[in-house]
Amino acid sequence: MNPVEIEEAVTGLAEEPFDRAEFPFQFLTAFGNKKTTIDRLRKGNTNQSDLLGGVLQRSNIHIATCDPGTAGQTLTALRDSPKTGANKAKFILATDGEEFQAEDLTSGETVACDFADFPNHFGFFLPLAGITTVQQIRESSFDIRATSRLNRLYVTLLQDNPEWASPERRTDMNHFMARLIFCFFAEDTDIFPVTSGFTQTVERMSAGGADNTAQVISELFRAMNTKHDERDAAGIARWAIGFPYVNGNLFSGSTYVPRFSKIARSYLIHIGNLDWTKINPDIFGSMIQAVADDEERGALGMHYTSVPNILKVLNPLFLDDLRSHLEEAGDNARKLLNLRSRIAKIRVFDPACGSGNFLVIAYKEMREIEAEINRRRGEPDRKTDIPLTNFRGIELRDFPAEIARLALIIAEFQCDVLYRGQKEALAEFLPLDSENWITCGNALRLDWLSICPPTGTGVKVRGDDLFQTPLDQSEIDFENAGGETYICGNPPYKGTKNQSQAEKDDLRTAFRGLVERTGSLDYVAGWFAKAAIFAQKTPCSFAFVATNSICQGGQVPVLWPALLGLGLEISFGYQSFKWRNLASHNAVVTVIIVGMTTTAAAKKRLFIVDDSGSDLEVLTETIGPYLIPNTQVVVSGLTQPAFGKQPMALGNAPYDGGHLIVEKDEIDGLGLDQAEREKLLKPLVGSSEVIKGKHRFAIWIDDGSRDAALSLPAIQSRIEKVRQMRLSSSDAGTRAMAERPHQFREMKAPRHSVMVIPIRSSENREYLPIDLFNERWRATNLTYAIYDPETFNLAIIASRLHLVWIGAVCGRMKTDFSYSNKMGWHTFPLPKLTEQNKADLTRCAENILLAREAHFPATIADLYDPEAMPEDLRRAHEENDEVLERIYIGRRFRNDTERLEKLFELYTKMTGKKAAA
DNA sequence: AATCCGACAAGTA
DNA sequence: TACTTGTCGGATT
Repeated sequence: MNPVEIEEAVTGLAEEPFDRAEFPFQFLTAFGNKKTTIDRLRKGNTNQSDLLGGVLQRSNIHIATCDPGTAGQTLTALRDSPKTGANKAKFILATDGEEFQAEDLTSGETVACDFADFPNHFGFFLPLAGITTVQQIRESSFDIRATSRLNRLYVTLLQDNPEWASPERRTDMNHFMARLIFCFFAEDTDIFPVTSGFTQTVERMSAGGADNTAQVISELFRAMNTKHDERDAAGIARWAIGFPYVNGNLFSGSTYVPRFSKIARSYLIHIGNLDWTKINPDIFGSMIQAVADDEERGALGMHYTSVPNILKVLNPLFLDDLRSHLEEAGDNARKLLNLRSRIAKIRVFDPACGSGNFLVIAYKEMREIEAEINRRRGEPDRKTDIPLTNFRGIELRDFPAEIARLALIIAEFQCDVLYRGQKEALAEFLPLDSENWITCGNALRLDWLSICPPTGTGVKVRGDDLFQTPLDQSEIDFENAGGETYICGNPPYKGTKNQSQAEKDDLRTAFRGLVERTGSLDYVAGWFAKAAIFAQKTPCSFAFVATNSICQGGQVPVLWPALLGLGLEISFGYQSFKWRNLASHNAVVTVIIVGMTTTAAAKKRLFIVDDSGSDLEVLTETIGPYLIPNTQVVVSGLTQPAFGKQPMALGNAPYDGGHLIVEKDEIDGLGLDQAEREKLLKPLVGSSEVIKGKHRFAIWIDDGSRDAALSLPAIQSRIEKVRQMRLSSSDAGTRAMAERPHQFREMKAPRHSVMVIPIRSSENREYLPIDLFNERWRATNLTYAIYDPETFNLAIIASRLHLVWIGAVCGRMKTDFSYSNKMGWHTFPLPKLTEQNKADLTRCAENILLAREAHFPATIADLYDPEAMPEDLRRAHEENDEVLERIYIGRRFRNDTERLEKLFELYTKMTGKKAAA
C-alpha cells in the first residue's frame, strides 16, 4: 500500500462507529496487513498479548482497547507489559473510542488526541507499513492527506465529465484543479476575508440538492477574475462580491467548471475542511502531480524529491557562497546591503522543473538569507527584494507546470508570513502578477535564451542558428540586470533503449553542432548540452542530478570532451549515490550531481556520500568527468590493445533462445554416443560458471561436421528451434543468423587455453573474478576472453590496480563493476615488462591459482566473499599486488587514489593525449 | 538481487 | 553500405 491508500483507509476507520473488539484488527488492516495475517492474529495463534482486549503483532505494535476514560492507564499497562519488550513491539496504542494515545517505543515520541483526530497522525505509524526510509513523509501528513482527497475528487470529476479526460480538455481540468487548490489555501490563510470562506460559500449556495455546484464555483471564479470597480457592470452575484480580485492568470483563461455530482460536491467540501495552512509547497507539489498522470497514479504520494537531496545541488551551486558572504558581512550595513542587492538579482532557472520543488526550495532558502540580512540591518518588516519572476522553469507536462507556479505563489506568501507577519503578507499579496514564469514545453526543443534571456545587456539576443531554433523572445524581462544565473534541476533519465524516436531526435537537436553521434547518450545529457550552449551566451553556473552512467564508460568520451571544449569547468560534483524517490516501482537509481561553470573557483568541491548518508567533502584542483580528483583525462575505448597487451575479445553470443545450450541433466536426453558427445558438445563458460562453478555445455558444430550433426534428430530439432527463434526477431542481424542456425554468432575457440572474465561482477569482492580454462572450453558473451594467453595476464587482471582502473573507467548502473575489453583492458596502462617481470608475475598468477585449488571445490563466489576470504589466497593476492606495484613505482601504492593518479598519468603520457580543457 | 540475453549503435571494411 | 562487435539495461528467476 502506498501512503495515500493508507491515509484513505485510516480516515475511513475514524469515521466508522468505534467497535472495541474489532478496532485493533481494523487498524492493522488499514496499514496494509493481509487478511490471513489478521485472521491468525484474531484466532490468537500469533497474538502475543497478555492484556485483556489486547492485540500484539510481533515486531510491530501492541494495541489495546479499553473502558471509557482509561486510555492513559492502558497505555501505561502496555508499556509495562513484559510481552511488549519480548516481542520487540515498535509501537503501543491504547484507545477507548474517545481518547487516542500511542507511543513510538523506538523514538519515545507520543501521540495523544481525540479519537476522531487520529488520522491526522497516521504518518506517525507509517513504519507499520514498512515505510521507514523517508523521514519527510512522516512530517508531511497534511500533504499526503490533501493529495489523497484531491485524487478522489479528480477521479470522480473525470467520471462525471468523461469529455474532460480527453487530452485537449485535460488542460482545462488541470487549470481548474490549480484554482481550487489556491482557493482552499487562500481561505485558510485569510487571503480571502474571513467573512467569505470559499468552501463555506460553495456549501451554502449549492445546498438543497440542486445541481448547481458548478455554477456557484464558476461565479466565484468570475468574481476573482473581475476588478472590484467592474463588478457591478459584470453583474457579479451579491454573495460573490466579498471575494477579492485575484487573477494573475489563475482565474482567467478558460473558465469552464466541470459538472459536480453529489459525491464530488461532498469530496470538495471535505477537502476544503482540511487545514491548508500546513501545506509544504515543495513536497505537496511533487506528490500531487501524480494525480493528473494516469500511469503514475499508482505511486501517488510516493513520488517526490527529498529536500536534503535538492540542497545537494543548490548549496554548492550558489547557496553556500551566499551564506559565506553573509557570515563575512557580519553587521556591516553596507556589505549586507550589497549582498541583498546581489541576491535580488539572482535568477534560478530549472529547465525540468516538474512541480517546481527546486525553485521553491531555492526561493525559500534565499528568503531566509535575506531575512537575516534585514534583521541585522534593523529592517525586519522590509518587503522582500527577491522577485518571484526570477525563478523560472520549463516543464513538459501541463499539470505540474500549473502546480509549480502555484507552489511558488504559496511559498512567497508563507515566507512573507514567516518573516514579515500575517498582516504585511496579506497587504501586498493580491492581485497576483499575471506573468507566467513556468513555460510548458519540451526543454530540449525550446530556446532557453528566450525563456531566460542573457542578463545585463539590455539587448535581446536571438538563438544562434548553429545551435538553436530561434523562437520569439519572452515578453517578461528579468529584474536582474547584471545579475547571476543559476540553472539547476533533476531532468529525466532515459538510456538509449528507453528513448522514443522523438526523444532521440530531441537529443540530436540539443547536441547539434556539438556532438554528432548522440545514439549512446542518456536523455539527461541533453540538458547538459543545452545548459553548456546557453553558457556561451551569458555567464552562468549550472548543476543537474543525472544518472551516473553519463560519467562512466562509453558515454564519457562522447559527452565530456564536447562540454569541456566549450570552456566550462566542473566546479563541484557528487560521486554516485542512491536516490530514492519511491516512485516507479520502488526503483532506486544511482545518480551523480555535476556542477559546471564558466568562471570556476580555484578549488573544486568533490562530495562522496558514504553508506551512513553523510557527505565527505574533498577540495581539489580539478574534477574530471569520472568525478575523480585531479584527473581531467577521458579514456576512449580501443579496439586494439595498447601497451603491448594481448587482445581480449567478447565471448561467443548464442542468440539461440536457449536451444544451443545444454544443461548437464539434458545431455542424456540427446541420445548421443561417446564420440558424438566429444565432437559436438563443448563445456561452456559464462559468468555463473566462473563465479559459481556451474556446468553447462554448448552444441558446437564446426562447418565441417554440420551434416553429421543434422542427421541426429535431437540436435536437428534444437537447431530448427534456433532457426525459428532467429527468424522471428525484430533485428535484421539476428534474422540473418537464421541462415546458420547450428552456430553461435561467433565461433571463437582457444588452441590451448582461454582466460575468462565475467562482464558483470559484484562490487563487494576485493578482486575481479578471473579464471583459466583448457582448450575444450568455449566462452559466452557474458564474459570476455583472452585466447591462448600468457599466464602473467591473470596476475594483472586479478590485481588491485586493475580493479581500481575498471571501477573508474567502466562501470554502469548500480555500483557493480562492468568489465569491458575496449574501455578497461585495451586501455589499461602497463609499463614495459622485462622477461624477469613476466616470470615474477607468472609465479604470482600460479600461486593464486594454487591457493584456490587448495580449497577445492570452493567456488570463486565462496573464496572471494570479502567476509570469508581464506588467508592463503589473500596472501597470494597481496604478494601479487606487491610484485606488480613495484613494477610501476618501485613500492606499494599508499591507496586507491594514488593508484588512479598513476594510472591516469601513464595513460596520458603513453597515449600522448592532452588533458581535456 | 543477480544473471541472462537480445536489440541497437558504432565501428570496420 | 554491409558486415561485425560491444554495450546497455529490461526481462527473468
